[in-house]
This record gives sequence, C-alpha cells and structure tokens, in this order.
Amino acid sequence: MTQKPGKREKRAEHNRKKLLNAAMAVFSQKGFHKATIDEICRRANLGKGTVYQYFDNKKELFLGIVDSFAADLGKSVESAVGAITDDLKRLETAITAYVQFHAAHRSFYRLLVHEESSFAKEIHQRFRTEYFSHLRILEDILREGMKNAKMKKMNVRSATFALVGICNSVIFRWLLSERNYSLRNEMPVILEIFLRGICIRPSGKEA
Amino acid sequence: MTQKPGKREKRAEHNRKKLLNAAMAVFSQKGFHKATIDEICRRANLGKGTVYQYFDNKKELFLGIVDSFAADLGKSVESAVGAITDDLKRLETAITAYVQFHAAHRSFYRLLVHEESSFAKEIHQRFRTEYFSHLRILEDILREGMKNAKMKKMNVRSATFALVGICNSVIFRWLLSERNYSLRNEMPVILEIFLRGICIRPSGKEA
Amino acid sequence: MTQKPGKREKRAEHNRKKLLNAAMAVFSQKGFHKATIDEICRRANLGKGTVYQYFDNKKELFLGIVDSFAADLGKSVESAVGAITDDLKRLETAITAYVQFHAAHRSFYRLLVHEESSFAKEIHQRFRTEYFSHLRILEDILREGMKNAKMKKMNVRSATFALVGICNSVIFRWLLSERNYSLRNEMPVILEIFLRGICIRPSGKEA
Amino acid sequence: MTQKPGKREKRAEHNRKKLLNAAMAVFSQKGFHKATIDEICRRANLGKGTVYQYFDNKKELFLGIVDSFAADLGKSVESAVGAITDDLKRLETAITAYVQFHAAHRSFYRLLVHEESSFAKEIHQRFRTEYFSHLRILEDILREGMKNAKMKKMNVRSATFALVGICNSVIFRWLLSERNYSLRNEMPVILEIFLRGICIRPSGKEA
DNA sequence: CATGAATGAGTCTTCATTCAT
DNA sequence: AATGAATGAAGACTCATTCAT
Repeated sequence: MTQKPGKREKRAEHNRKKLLNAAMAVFSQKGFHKATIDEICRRANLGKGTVYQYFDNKKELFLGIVDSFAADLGKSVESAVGAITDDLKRLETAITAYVQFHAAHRSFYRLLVHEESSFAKEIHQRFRTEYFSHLRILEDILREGMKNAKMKKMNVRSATFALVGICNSVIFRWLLSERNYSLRNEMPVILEIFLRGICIRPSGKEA
Repeated sequence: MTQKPGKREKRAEHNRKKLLNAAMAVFSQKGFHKATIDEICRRANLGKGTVYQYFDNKKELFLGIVDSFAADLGKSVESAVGAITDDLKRLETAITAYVQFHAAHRSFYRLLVHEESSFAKEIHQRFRTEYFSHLRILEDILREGMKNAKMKKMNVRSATFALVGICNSVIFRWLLSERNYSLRNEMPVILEIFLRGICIRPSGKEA
Repeated sequence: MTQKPGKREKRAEHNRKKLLNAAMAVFSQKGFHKATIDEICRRANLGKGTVYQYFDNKKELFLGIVDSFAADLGKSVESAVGAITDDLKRLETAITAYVQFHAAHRSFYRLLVHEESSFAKEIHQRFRTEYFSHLRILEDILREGMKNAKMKKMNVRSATFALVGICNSVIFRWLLSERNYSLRNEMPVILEIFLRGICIRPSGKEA
Repeated sequence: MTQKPGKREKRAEHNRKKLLNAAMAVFSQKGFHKATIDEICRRANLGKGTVYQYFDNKKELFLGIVDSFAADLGKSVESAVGAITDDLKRLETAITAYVQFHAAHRSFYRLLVHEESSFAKEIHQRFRTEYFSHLRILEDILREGMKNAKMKKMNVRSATFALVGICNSVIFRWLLSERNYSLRNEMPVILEIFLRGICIRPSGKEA
C-alpha cells in the first residue's frame, strides 16, 4: 500500500477516474480532434482546470485512457485465465477474453486504430510498457506449452504477435462489417488458424 | 474530346491535379484534422483561394482525393487485366493489381481507414458510385467463370465483397507489420483461400 | 439579489459591459460589416476569445447592444418621468426624455436605421420584447389621461405608435440636417402636433 | 456629339449599362458589403474582368449607380415638368415626379439611406454635382415664382433643401410603414406644408 | 476588348491552456 | 484542490482585384 489513502487522496483518485471515463466516452464518440476539454469536464461534472491538475495536456489525457485501457485489458485476460491449468485451454480462454474485451470496448478500439497514425509513437511507447504487458500472459502460456512439448518450438515473441495480429484482423473485420455476425463464433476460426500452424499434434477434434 | 481544351482549361485541369496530389500527400502524412489548407497549397505552389476554386471546402477536397483515388484504382485494375482471356488468370491478375495499388498508395489507404469513421457516410457514398465501380471487373470475371463452369454458382456480389475483404485484411496486416515482408508473397495465400472455397475443382497443386 | 455576486461574477458582468460599450462605439462608427471583432476587443482591452464567452457571434454581439440600448432607453424614460403626476406634464417629459436619449446616442440610432434592413427580423424581435417595452410607459400615461378625461378615448396602442413615429421623424430629420438646429426646440412642435390631435380641449395657447 | 459612336463605343456603352443595371439590382437586394462582384457580372452576363474595364473598383461601381440614378431622376423630373407654365402647377408636378421616382426605385433609395453613413462623403460629392443638379429645376421654379411675386422672397437654396427634406421624410416614413398607404395621397400634405409656409397668398382652397 | 483562373489579405471563430480567486 | 473567466494562436473560408490568354 502507498501510504494510507486519506480522504484527500481518495477524492483525487475518484476525480481522475471520473475524468478518464468521461474522456473515454467523448474521445470515442468524437475522435481526438473533435473532442473538446469542455465537453469532457462537463460530462465529468468537474471544472476545466481540474483536468490540468491530473493531466499535462489533452494528449496526455488521451494517453491516460490508453494506459487505463491497457491495464484493464490485462486484468481482464488475467482473471479469465485464472487457475486454468491446461495450456491449450488457457490459450483459448486468453484469446477469447482478449477479443471479447475489444468487442466490449469497440468504440475505443476503433478510436485507437483511428488515431494511431497521429500518436503512433506515443501510443506504442505506452503499449510496449503497459498494453503489451499483458502479452506476457500469452507468452507464458506459449512458453509453457513448448516446455510441455505440446507446441512447436519457435520464437515466442513472434508467435504472440502473430496471434494478436490474427485477433486484430478478426476484430477489425467484424467492426467494419457492421457487426451483423457474432464475434464469439469467430473464436474457433482464430484458434484453428493459429493452432493448426503451430501445434505439433493438433488436438483430436480436428479431422 | 469536349471542345478543344484551350490553354486555360488545360492549365486549370493541371492545377486541380496539383492540388489533389499535394492534398493526398499532406492528408496522408498528417491526417485530416492536422492537415492545413495552407500547407496543401504551399506544397502545390498555388494560392489558398485556388483550392476553393475547385473544392467547396476542406472536406470536399478530401473526398475529391477519394474520388480520384478510386478512379485511378479502377483504371489500374482494368489495364492490368487487359486482354487476358483465361478466367482464373484474369482473377489472379486483378487481385494482384488491386493489392499492389494499395501497397503503392499505402499512405492514403491508411488515411482512408483512419478517417473512415469520421466520413463514413460520405466516403461510402463516393465509393458506391466510384470506387466500387471497378468491382464490376471482378464481378464480370466471376460471372464469366461461372458461365464456363469453372466456378461455383453463387451470389456474385457477395463473393466479390468477400474477396475484397480478404485482400483488405492482408493489406492491413501488412501495413501494421511495418512491411517487413513482401506483399507479393501473400498473393498465393489470398488466391488459395478464396479459390479453394469457390472452385468446383481446385487446381491440381492442392493435395 | 441573486446569490451574493462574488468577485468573479462582478468582473464578468463588468467585462460584458466593457465589450458592449466598445462594440457600440465601433459598430456605430464603422457599421456592422466594417467593424471587426479585433478592433472591438482591442478597444475593450480584452482578448478576442472573451467576446465569444459572452456572445455567440458577431451578430449576437450586435443584437446584444440593441437589447442593452433598449433597456437603457426604458430606464431613462422611466427615471425622467419619475414622480410627476400631471398627465400632460408626464407625457411631455417622457417624449423629451425619449428624444433626448436618441439624440445623445445618435450614432447608435443611426446605426440602427442603417442596419435595419439587414437584421430587420432579429432587431424587431428584440424590440418587441425589450425596446418597445418602454412604450408601456407612454401607454400608461395615455391610459391614465383618458381615464381622467383629459384625452380623447382611442386605441392606446395606435396612439403610442403614432407618437413614436412622429418623434422618430423629427429625430431622423435632425440627424440628416447635420444637426444645425437644436432638437430641444422641436419638442413643442411634436407636442403640439400630437396633442392638438388627441386632446379634447386644446390648451388655450392655440388660436 | 462626341465623335460618332462606332460599333465599339456602342457596345461599350451597352455593357456599362448592363453592369449598372445588374449592380443596382444586386446592391439593392444585398447591400454594399454582401453584394459580390461575382453575382453582379453573372447577372449581367459578363466576365468579372469587364467590371474593372468600366469601374476602378467596387466602390466606384456603386457610385456609378448613384450617378446614373441621379441623372435618371433629373430627367424624370424635367420631362414631367415639361412645358407647364404655371409656377405652382410646375412645383406640384416636380414634387410629385420626385416622390414618385423614389417610390418606384424604393429599393435603391433604401440602399442609399442605408449606405449613406459609409460613403457619406463620396455620395454627397456626387450628389452635389449630379444628383442635386436636378434641384436646379426646383430652384428655377422657385426663382420664377418669386419674380412673379407668387412666393415669398427668400433664400432659394434653403427653400429647395427644405422642400427636399420634407419629401424625403415623407418617403422614408412611407417606406418604414411597410407601404400600407398610398404615397400619392401624401402629395397634398407635402404641398400644403411647404406652400402654406412660403406662399404670400395661399391658393383659394385653404380656408 | 473580354475573360475567368489565380491570388492572398483580411475575418470570424474555435479551443487548449493559464491563472486569479 | 477546484474553478471557470480570460486568452490568443491557429485555421477555414471569402472575395475584391489582377493579369495572362
């Protein structure tokens, strides 16, 4: 624990959260440039100055959301995987959690893609330390699978990125498609594509 | 020919083109909002007012690029297909041309994805009449193939969109990957995925 | 009192006034179109953005002056009439106050006439609720006079407008005349014309 | 005659007229600032450059209309008075022609009042030489009347201006009144006011 | 002469950021 | 710590005027 959170600290943390939520909503809806600080703090029921108490500027506020989003994603995947021990099952669960999280926060995911070219560097810097930190979970799973000789020996990092790439493609296509089919049904597709390529002996389910 | 194009009209058309090119460059690099009319006309070596001679406003300028991009894409695919008669070969060539064109104009393709959520409606309206008009080439090829009993009988429109979807996914993934592999090598992948699904008798290569 | 007006609110109201005054001066001198927001806020010693804190746009700023002008006129007439009890005396005083006010603010009165054709609708909408609200004073005076049988029974509204019309004509002529005669001397003319027409028994002065 | 007007001069004069007419229409409708050269030459079916062939700039074009308007007014009054010999009748006819002309061109008259404060100096300079030149007719009439001892001896110039002032007031009031009464009916009013004041022996009609 | 494409100075308006209260 | 009034840099857009054809 970092000191005991006095009333003051608590209030501060609460305000930060309120701002983050409001900002997420407004940014997602309007995009970075069309979103205004005014609308964000109106939505957060806070004064304009307060924003600058917690964030250096508009861009930092945006990146603050990215951080928070990444952290939430990490937590979501972690808690989904939980105590599952079977490697393949862990992998499947992690992927599903990953995809579902994006689907649930699709407006922000869209925003991320949307603003990527503007803030590419900054976003990726954050991601490298925060967002992709959850990838360690996937990496761990893969590494474990290799040790247990269930998966091909290969560069773990590459495999992880390949997997994330496939997921993103699927999510992206789903978003563009006006979401007239269930993402959940795509899960087997992802797994099949990914596993068929890397597994030494595919599980018996496959013909 | 529409009357003899006097020097005046020629120059006008030339300037329009210059603006379109400059705008394409600036928009691609900065995104719609960060791009300024000032920079665009500075790059085109033209006065600010000239932009408004040809385009009603910034958005229309952007959409003007979309139009022109779509027209160029159409021409590119058409000329690539040219006089090829074999249906499968035609299809392969068309797909390759389509993908190569996007790879060659990747910065704008990225922009298109980037700004899609802002101008979704307008962009799609333009695309429906212009951009996707080149799809008729693909459609024609497919239709022909069906007549010749080389391809499954199916809804041509759906198949076309499916194909375009696959291509876009591949291009998009390539773009995100920092382009450290050759797009050309992905061509067989696309074809295989698409053809394996729709061809009555897959070519002998496949086991 | 509406809450205690903190220093903030006080300053705000003060700045609004400063802007209104500066705008009145600049608009009067240059007319609506030639007047620039820049000059107005320079004159008010305020930032350009401040204008937009208080007024949606240039036109609203202009109409804001109209409102304020109307309110001031009302107050001016009211305070002039004050506690006078004699109906005729009240009427005379009100008219004089009305005319003097316009003479004192002749530059804005001129502007009002000047811009009337552009903003006719908006101006009249404001006037109907604000500017002409001061007419109620005149109406009240007339109504009272009728009750006391000092004036002919007639439609009060019409009589009021007729009176205002006469005043305006006189003021307008005075303005066009380069003001080489005293407006004050015109007061008896107005009164005579108006009263001779509406008084049951004209005062003995008239032959 | 100023040279024989060759085809060239004729065409030139014709274009000048077309421009003047178009400008009159557009200026009257939009006011000086909102009117654009573009709209004017579109209406005149002439190129934009042609405007500058005949007028130095927008302001001069506007003043060109003033000149032409003044000239037309003069001609109108002159031709109305024609061969009438009786002084009083001449005066009455001249006044009527003057008022009718303004009523017929009310949109431009309104514009004149409207823009007066902007171009006051320029307009009056033109008027002194052109517009008010038609006043000489009125002056001549008055002078003649004095010689014939039908009118008081007085400063002719002042009387003329007084008369014009009265007319203008009447016209202006009529314009503001939404023109729900006939201007023609006001003619006796003008005459009575003016003549009762200046005629030695008022005409028999008056008691 | 006539044209209309090109020009850029001039304006309004927005909005992130600061700072006195 | 919280506020929101004040700020001014920045940017889209207009339009009178010029000039090559």
